[in-house]
Amino acid sequence: MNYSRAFVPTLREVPAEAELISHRLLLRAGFMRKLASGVYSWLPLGHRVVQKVAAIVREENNRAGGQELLLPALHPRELWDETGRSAVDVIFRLKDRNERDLVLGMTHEEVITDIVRGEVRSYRQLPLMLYQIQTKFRDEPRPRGGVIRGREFLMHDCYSFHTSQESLDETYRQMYVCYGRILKRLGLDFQVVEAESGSIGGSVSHEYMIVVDSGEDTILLCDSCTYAANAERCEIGQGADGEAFEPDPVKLVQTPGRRTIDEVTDFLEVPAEKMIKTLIYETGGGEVVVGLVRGDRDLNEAKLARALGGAKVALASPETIEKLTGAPVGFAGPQGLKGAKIIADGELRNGGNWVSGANEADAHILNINEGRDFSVDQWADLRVATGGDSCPRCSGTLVEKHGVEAGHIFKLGTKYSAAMGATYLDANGAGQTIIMGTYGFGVTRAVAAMAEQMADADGLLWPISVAPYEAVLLCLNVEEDGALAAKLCDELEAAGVSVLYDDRAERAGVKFKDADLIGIPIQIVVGRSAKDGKVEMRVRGRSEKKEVALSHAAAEAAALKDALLAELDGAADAVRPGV
RNA sequence: CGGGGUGUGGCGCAGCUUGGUAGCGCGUCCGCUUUGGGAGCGGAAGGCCGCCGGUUCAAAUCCGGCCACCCCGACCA
Repeated sequence: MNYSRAFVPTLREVPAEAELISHRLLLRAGFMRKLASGVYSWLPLGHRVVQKVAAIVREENNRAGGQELLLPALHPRELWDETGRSAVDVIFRLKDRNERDLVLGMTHEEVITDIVRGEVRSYRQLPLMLYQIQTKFRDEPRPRGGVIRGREFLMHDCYSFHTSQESLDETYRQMYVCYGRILKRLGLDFQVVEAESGSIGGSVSHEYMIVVDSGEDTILLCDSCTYAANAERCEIGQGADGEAFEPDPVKLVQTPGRRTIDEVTDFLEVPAEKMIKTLIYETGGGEVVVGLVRGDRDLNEAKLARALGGAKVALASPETIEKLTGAPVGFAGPQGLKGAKIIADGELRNGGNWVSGANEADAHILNINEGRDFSVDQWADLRVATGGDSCPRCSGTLVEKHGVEAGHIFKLGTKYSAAMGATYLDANGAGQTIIMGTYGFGVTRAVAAMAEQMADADGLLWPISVAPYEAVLLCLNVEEDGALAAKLCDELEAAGVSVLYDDRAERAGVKFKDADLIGIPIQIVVGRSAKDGKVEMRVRGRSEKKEVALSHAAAEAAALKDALLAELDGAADAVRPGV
């Protein structure tokens, strides 16, 4: 491709709207443009990267036994009513000219299950693995980071159907490897973490986190074993015992208008870790439950729900809180509460002389201790894990990192198949509910995450596997060396190396800057030494450069391409199932 | 949805307090010079000042309403 004819609108100045490195660079390098909040157009270079990532996803899912299909983006709402997910708040809703309710697909469990229930009759047709790569729509509360969290994005979604848990487990392992291989081929530094399956349902799930400081998700990694989990999911180990203490007498203090932990710690000048945060929840069954965590901690609602045997929990209404505590919201404490189960985070066993709400308006209470002043009905791991907490699997310490979720795999079980009546006849002729798995990989998000993780002060740094072109050929003096460079361009193409040939009548500096910004891995320069039959060759982001005879340049570039690809493929081949 | 901020040639911004013929840098086009890390000089094109309404002789500027976009939080299947 000749640069002079290419649509590559690079920007010298940074668009004001972009904060993240990836967002700025993808705009500046002419890979994409914004149409609306969370909605982006992919320009030629960006589109080539997206297509290459999609191709790798396709190759790897085919390798794992998947069959590609293409489902509609426009769905009748009734289909989503079957699983109750039509009420999800991020779903885009619309009506047709006849006032029929439609939604835009944010994922496709319902649609694929509808197809399978209609066509699969016998255990002989299972297992089955079907996938697609398609645009998804989600009405995000707040799109951000450019294409990292968009409202329209390209996603790979795969669904598997089984007659047994063992069969699901096997496919889950295959997909575990599949996503790992994809990310390795993209050259990404990532971490597989145990994840919360959330409202999509199911039991086991893992997320593929691309490790970047700007990532929205917090993950925790053990510094001495392989345990790794999303902060939403992460369990916490026992940890060391607290120091001994002498119980002091209880004391009531007036704290007019101070409701939050921050306000109270400021006012009373006690550290948040000396406080008990008393959170009052209601379960789906209408039961009132009191959750206690240390003042500087956050309660993890998923953990609370699990500790209560899987009940749904939600913060109680102000009326319920007043009825239970006799005080307005903001002054609750665990002492003297009747009619509610008290469940406390294990950390509260360490230490004492806690500060909490007094269960009366505008007052807090000092020096309360478990046993003497309040009792706990159940101890549990209730708080959101943070760096420094103990590993639940060994004696190590958890380290906190940030990541972008690129992929998520779930053992779904029968949640959707049961709700939608997807059954088959087993060998005995008995009807059985199909067991399902679901797997998702954000294609455009992965592209943004690559830009975030693989960039330097000069611009992007694409791995050879997905670079928009494998080589960029800079002809510094088109008048003198244009014919020679054009011939080399043809030779490179013939050798299987895709080339962006910079034939523009620009100064050398402009060409170097643009080449670095765009981030094509192999840079070939036809410059001063062209008259001696030599060109320069180097890899973007690496300092070594060498002079190569013009006659060997195409072959050298092809060999370099193969070597760079082999590095990535070797990493992919080393991926092993972690489950 | 709560809080904060911004909308002025393609991009980045000034002008708004104190109303009076819309400006700068980059980019674009033409010419000459230059030519290995975003060149220099000269010339030129390009703007319903986000939208609607109000005040005024006069509104980018003041007032009201709306919209869009960004950031923080809530949320995130």
